[in-house]
Amino acid sequence: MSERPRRNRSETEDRLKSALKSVLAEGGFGALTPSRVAAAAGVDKMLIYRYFGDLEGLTRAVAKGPDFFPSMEDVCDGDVAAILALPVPDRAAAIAVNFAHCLLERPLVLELMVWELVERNQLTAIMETEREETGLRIARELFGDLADNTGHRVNAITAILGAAVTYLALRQRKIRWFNGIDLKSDAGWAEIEVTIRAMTAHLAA
Amino acid sequence: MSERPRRNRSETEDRLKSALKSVLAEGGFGALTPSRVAAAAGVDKMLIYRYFGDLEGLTRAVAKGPDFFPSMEDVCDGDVAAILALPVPDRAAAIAVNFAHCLLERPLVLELMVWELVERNQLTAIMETEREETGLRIARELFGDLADNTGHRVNAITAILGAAVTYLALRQRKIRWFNGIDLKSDAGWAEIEVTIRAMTAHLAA
DNA sequence: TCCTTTTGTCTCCGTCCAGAGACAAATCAT
DNA sequence: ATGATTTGTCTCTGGACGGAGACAAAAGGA
Repeated sequence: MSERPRRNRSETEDRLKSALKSVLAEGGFGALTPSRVAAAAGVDKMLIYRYFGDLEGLTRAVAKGPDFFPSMEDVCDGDVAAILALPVPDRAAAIAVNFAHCLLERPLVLELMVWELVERNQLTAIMETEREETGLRIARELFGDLADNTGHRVNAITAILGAAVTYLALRQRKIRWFNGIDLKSDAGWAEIEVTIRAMTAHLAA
Repeated sequence: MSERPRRNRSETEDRLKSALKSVLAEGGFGALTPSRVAAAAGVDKMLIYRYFGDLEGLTRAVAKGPDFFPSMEDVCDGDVAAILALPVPDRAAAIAVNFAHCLLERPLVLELMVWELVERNQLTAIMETEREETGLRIARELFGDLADNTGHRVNAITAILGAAVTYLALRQRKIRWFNGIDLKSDAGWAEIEVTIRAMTAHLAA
């Protein structure tokens, strides 16, 4: 009974975009084929080529959407000043844990981050530079006040914590336990938080 | 002119195994198909099914080979006692860095570890339990002397360091830089080592 | 020698895929 | 109303794939 217009390019594009998301969410990037996305959208696959060039163009259009990747504000849980007011260990731990939560609630981002580990293409190249910039910005703006002797290690510290959190977030999608830690439980992540705080405790400015 | 016997099951099995390795090394697990492996072995693909059940059976046969995954001895660089003699921060840093080197020199293991992040099957399930056991064993045997108040965090500490090193090792296959660190250079890994040591410095027993 | 088992090849089938091109229907401009 | 453009569907080609099954050749036992 609905009176939707039957020819509407922008609506079709949206259908394709959200179809891509659901295909990606259900079957992973291994299931990401033009045929499947088009079928999920209830639309002919040729429209992918006509409107987005190819599947990668469609994927890029989805990933370029705002609020897709976690921003610095997300990592600060919305309040940059509050994070900056924390002492360095708490700050590092808070950022790491916020980052973890950002990832855990963005399954599509996790899917793309796994993809990034598997192959390199135009899409993952885009992600790569975007994330590199955000990471360095976090190190600069959120830890720029560190004393020089520790400051020159800020990149390495954020790299290690970021890498750890990223791997644990990627891993929990398929495997619950890592080294005795339950990655599917709040308790597991709380333990990680406490430990990060302990490991950064001596880095006080 | 060579006088090799033309019918030799065990040789054929070996050819298939090493063909699987080279296919995996060249094209990643996404390129791992019976057709390709058989072609690389110069053998008909039906022999995979006849001799190993299916491709997964062949993969399992390869992965079960000795010295495939890094053992605790590898992680200790051959001398467990020497590692145990180190103070805790140096010990943790040494193990983490040895573990990194073990991974970096085992591209096939890295490939399987990425696979593990992508999907779960019988093969990755085997890897999962094997690695979980090794990880816990390292925590127990190499850090069992820690005081209780830090000791109860040993799992979390080794999880964080192991996760960080793993992600960095996985990532450097496709992307050189992470957070300003050059993962393709010895200098980059040296910086990681120094930073791990700094981050564990206060955990002295 | 003959017969059985093992080892390996070859053909075939059904399925899925990317993508080109022709075509039809709706919308828009005039 | 009419012609052009946009939007969408359909068919087709060429190829890769997994895997079943028939077949051939060699090895080995009698």
